[in-house]
Amino acid sequence: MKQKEENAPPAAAGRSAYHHGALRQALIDATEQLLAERGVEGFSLREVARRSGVSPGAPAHHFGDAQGLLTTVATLAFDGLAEALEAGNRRGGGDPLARLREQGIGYVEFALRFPGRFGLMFRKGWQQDCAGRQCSADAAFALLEDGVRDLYGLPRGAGLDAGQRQALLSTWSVVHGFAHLAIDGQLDRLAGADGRAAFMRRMLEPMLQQHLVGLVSARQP
Amino acid sequence: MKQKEENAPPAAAGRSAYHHGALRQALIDATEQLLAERGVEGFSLREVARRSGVSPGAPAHHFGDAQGLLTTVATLAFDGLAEALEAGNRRGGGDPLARLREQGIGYVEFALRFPGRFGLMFRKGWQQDCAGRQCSADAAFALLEDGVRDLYGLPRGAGLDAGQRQALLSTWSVVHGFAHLAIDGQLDRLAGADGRAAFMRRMLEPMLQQHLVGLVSARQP
DNA sequence: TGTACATCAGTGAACGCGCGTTCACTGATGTAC
DNA sequence: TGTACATCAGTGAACGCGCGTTCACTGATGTAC
Repeated sequence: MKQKEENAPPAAAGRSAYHHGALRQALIDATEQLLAERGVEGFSLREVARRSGVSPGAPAHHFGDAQGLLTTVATLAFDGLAEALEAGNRRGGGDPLARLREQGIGYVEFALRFPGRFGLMFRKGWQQDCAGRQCSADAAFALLEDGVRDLYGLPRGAGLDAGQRQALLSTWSVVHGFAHLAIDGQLDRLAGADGRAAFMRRMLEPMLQQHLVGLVSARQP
Repeated sequence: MKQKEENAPPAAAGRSAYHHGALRQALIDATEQLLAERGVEGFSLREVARRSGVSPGAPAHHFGDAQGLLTTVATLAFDGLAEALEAGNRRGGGDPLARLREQGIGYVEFALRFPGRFGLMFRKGWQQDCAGRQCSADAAFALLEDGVRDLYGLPRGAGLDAGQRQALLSTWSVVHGFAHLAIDGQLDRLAGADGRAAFMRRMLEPMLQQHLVGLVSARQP
């Protein structure tokens, strides 16, 4: 089976066929692949085990139960989102507006590259005791918040006034909504004949730019 | 059972216990209730039948299969969304910006009032042959598009230039994203002690206003 | 270097569950005469 | 008004399926001596 071979332990590791050797990582990889293919609804622990070339009981040794595996993947996903946002910050250089715009582009690109992770991260019903996941989510959100602080020339850690919180929330909403609409295929309604990916690139950047310029100019009438 | 009694035929109808009398509507109602409680993932045809006080095979007489029932509910949901947008238009009166803002509020309120429907509507994987559903979705979208035309003083049916399409898309994105974030409980991060519902009302309107004013002022620098 | 043994990691069969759908059936309705 | 009968609407048992989890087990590893 193709999947089995892909996730089989590398020959160089010299592990036996019985012991996988890198099962924990293989299960995580298979989960992300399955989520990307079928979404959160299509996830099944047995299918993940199958794709990893392992018996249905094996994942329990590493993650306890299905929820444990999903929590781990969600935590990693938030870390990945944070990385995407930081990469956006770097692309944006010294201009706060450009940095926030590139953060937004990073947010959407992450969502489109990993729609399965994206759906998982923002799913309702996470236990409150998922400390690692919550912590990673907070870290990602903090980057966005700092982007808004920079936009308004505020020092790190400063409180936001009502208008600034509105700007933060509308910026988060606009990238989050765009990502959802794109993933769910709703933007095909607006995209021309040149396909989805090209449409994204062409549309998202000026749209975000327009949004952010609007926020700034509405601030100083 | 409570659900069973709720969805039982009204005594006034004089139907027998054997024939439900209004099963079609009862199944639709039970579906919406179930979606609201458990989301799209939690839907099950058997559970809907159970809540309607009817055997598992009964729904097949009215909807064929599970997909048929969901398609019907999604179509009705888009009709409901269109009504919410039209109500927003009426609230907005003669001011195009206020009309679009109230449409946006209507959009979010609809999503929060019927989170199950909302999740269902924008789900991937709809068959292309769901003519009724697609038609209802198009009608709702057209209302939003006309709102943007009014904002820029364009006649109905006029084409949108790139900037106007960006304004349409960012406005759709911002309300769509806000709705998703709110439904998924992400806004608890920003909401104070006064609870979610109050936060919505207090935050959404000025946020949308800020967004739309920004769009208009960015247009005329 | 060799051997005993504790620990680790994965097996595979089994469990009980809820699911969507099918199907021969039957109770109720309503129409034709 | 009464009766035969076609049609409609719901029954309930049965089907096969894939699921998550459990558990006694066993093969491999690596450490102590």
